[in-house]
Amino acid sequence: MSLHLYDTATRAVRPFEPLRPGVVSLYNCGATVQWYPHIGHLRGAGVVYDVLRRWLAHSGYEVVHVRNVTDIDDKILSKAAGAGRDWWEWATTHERAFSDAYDTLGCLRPSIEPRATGHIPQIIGMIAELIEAGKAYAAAGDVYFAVRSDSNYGFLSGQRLDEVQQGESEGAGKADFADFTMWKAAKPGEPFWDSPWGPGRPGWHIECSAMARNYLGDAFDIHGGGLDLIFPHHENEAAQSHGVGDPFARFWMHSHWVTMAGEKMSKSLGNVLSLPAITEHTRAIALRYYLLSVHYRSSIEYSREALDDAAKAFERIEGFLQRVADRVGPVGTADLPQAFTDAMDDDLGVPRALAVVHDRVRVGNAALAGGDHPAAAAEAAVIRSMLAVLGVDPFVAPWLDAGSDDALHAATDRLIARLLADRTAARAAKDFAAADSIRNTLAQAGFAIEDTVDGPVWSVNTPS
RNA sequence: GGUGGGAUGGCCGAGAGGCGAGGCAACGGCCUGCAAAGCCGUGUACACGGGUUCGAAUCCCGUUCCCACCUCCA
Repeated sequence: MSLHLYDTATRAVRPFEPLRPGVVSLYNCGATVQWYPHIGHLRGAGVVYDVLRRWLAHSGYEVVHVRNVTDIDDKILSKAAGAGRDWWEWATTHERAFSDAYDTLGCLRPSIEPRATGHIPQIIGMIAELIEAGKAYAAAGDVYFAVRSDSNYGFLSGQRLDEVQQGESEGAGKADFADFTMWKAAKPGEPFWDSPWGPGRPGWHIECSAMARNYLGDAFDIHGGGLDLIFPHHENEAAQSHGVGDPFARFWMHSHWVTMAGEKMSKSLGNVLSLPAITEHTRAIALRYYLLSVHYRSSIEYSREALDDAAKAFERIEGFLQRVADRVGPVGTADLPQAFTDAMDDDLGVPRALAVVHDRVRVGNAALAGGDHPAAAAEAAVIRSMLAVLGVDPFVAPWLDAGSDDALHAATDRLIARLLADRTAARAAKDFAAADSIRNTLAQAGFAIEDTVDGPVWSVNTPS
């Protein structure tokens, strides 16, 4: 089977082929950098699309991956003001927090991470085009998109205008409650850019339309984001882009949430979990594995117990790889098993793919326990390759311990080898008290000893 | 009110008409001087009520409960 992806617009899984052979253009909505990220953001805007991007790359495509940064909006302005900081400093601070968090979770940097404020000319140009086309109108320094000018409005979300709940319509000049702002007139003291309609700043939806077009062209392959963006954000983006004649996205992907106590994790509900709050007790690679263990279109109900279980499951895999590395030699890479590929091609069936990984770990462990080094090495290579494509290869940055001191390592190796030799001698002499004493001493210092068919092996206890 | 998505064994979580994904936990066994790790084995799960079918967790009808979006939201 070839790659199939679920498309929100058609509500079906369908075969994926890129517009241009060999190249996939992917746009996924990033954060509004008003505050620090929580793990819901990191899954929904980060890990999910990182896996997609890695799988596309593995499938032989060159991927142009754009993830935007919304660095100007009401909340950034109000929070910065509340903290007595400049809005741009506030935005930059939190943009960096997001970048660091994505890095920590092993997400590859997107090809381009455009900021809204860096694309004001493109935004203004697109708004002007929409006015020209009769799809938008200016009123009192604001510019609105005329939603009823788009006969196809609702194609993505299924929302029908006559059924939509009418919220408080802010903006005095609005001709229709459903119309939304593309350009906001600056209030006194607010940052602004000059425009044909007066000083102001862009609305949220137009940023993405303009930046996607700028970097990916008027038609591109995949547009992604979190479920909550379907309406109104993505519906509105599409309406704007269609309004200037752009075909826009061909596939719409939406990631589900991380929940706590059954409810969506969100800052407004106050049930957020930050990355540092987790990494103080669980390694980032284990967290990524946990985030991966549920299909991207299902919600993850966060619990410490589930996270710990996932961490143990990952340690089973990692433990095998580490034993092979310690006893057989460096772990290589290999072709992916068909079952794994089939699972991934079926709308990124990562949980099924992980089942394949575990099946292979069982085979590999049996080989290692039987002393069959070549078979164990072969399994390890396959397993490592599967992990790599999911971004959880433990032998690769950023998961590797950095800054280790080689000389210290060598000395440690010699010391422990000496102690283990003593222990082996004691065991041969059936002096188990002495043997256990050595093992206990090492255990207390944080070294775990295992007796294997290949002799005693030590490792450092890694807290997870 | 509109739109969309869910309820799977002790727990997490795949699957989507017939051969019990996988992990965690538990229990038994093997291996071990004892461990650890690993391997083998043990579970008749699919919200509820009807129906279709030779056969349903999977399809149909109805019911209950949960979540999300329609306001900023990954």
